[in-house]
Amino acid sequence: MILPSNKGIKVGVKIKNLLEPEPIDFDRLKGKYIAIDAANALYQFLSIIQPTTGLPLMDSQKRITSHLSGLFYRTINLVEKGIKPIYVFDGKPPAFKAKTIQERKADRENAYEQWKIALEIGDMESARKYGQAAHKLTREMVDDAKKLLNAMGIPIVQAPTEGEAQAAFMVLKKDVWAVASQDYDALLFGAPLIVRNLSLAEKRRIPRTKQYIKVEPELVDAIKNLQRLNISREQLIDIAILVGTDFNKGIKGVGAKTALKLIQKHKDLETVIKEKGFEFEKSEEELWEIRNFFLHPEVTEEYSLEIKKPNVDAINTLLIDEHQFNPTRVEKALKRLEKAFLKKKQMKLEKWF
DNA sequence: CCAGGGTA
DNA sequence: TACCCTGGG
Repeated sequence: MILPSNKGIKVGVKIKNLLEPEPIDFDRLKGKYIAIDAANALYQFLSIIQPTTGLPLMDSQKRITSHLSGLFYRTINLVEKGIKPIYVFDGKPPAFKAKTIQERKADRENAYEQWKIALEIGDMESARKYGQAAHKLTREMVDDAKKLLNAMGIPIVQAPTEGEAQAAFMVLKKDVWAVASQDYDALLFGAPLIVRNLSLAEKRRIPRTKQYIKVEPELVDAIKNLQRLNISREQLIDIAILVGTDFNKGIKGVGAKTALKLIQKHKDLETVIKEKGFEFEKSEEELWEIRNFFLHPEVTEEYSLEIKKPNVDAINTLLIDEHQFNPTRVEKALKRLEKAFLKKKQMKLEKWF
């Protein structure tokens, strides 16, 4: 029952239909640095870790902790598998993202109102749905996430603008092997490889049902996909602008497949616009600015990928004292983290002899 | 999402 | 051991 639309939070460019991911085994990720899109991961935890009514996990002061729980346990799982995670955080969004940000805020607030209504009338199905769309990653939540990762000894990188742009740059520079994100925006920023579904849980429950689907890690290889589609990265960006990106609304009725055909036929966005008479909400000047942003985003080379010894006291203070995590669980998880850290150190030493 | 306990 | 279910904060 009730209304539609819980779109809005972190959508990403809708070019999924064009891409052919390949399954990837965790063994292939062993020993590799992976730049994780932090915002993407944290939003995922927020929307998925909701025990009952669409309410996330919270501490005694009603501060949200779902993101910390997800981040803590998943990161340890990854490290235990020999993966070297680097979390890349968003910086300041470009000016031309303002409208999108504003619209998403409105969507969120609408979802929040619907969530309250659903709770009042006891419609838990809707409550869950709107609860997922209502959540926002606050400054405080991001700061806590950074604090936790620092205490765990996991490197974090602060992007000047979009995290996915920074992560893509790090892959291009060969400092890391791939970007981990559920969206494909990193492809537009030039990432050669994207890993999706980077979680140990191989099964995910379909929301509001008791059914499970298999969710396995998968790899999207940019070069292979572009070759198969017979287009360049520049042309993929033009396709993205046609269907809509985080920075602009696409053309109504033009999906990924149509956009691909148009770009294959006419070669570039300028010609497509001219031939089809398309009208965007944004001026053409702004569209070129967006295209240029995908091609040449601001990035930084100032980051360290050093994995440090976990600071048990700092983690305990944050998770147990401040946010009421279960001490036994935290202790168990920390033992695993420390063990994985020592193992990695040992392997490094062995390389010398 | 993940941890951990119950079940066959 | 594999699968299922509940609770986590």
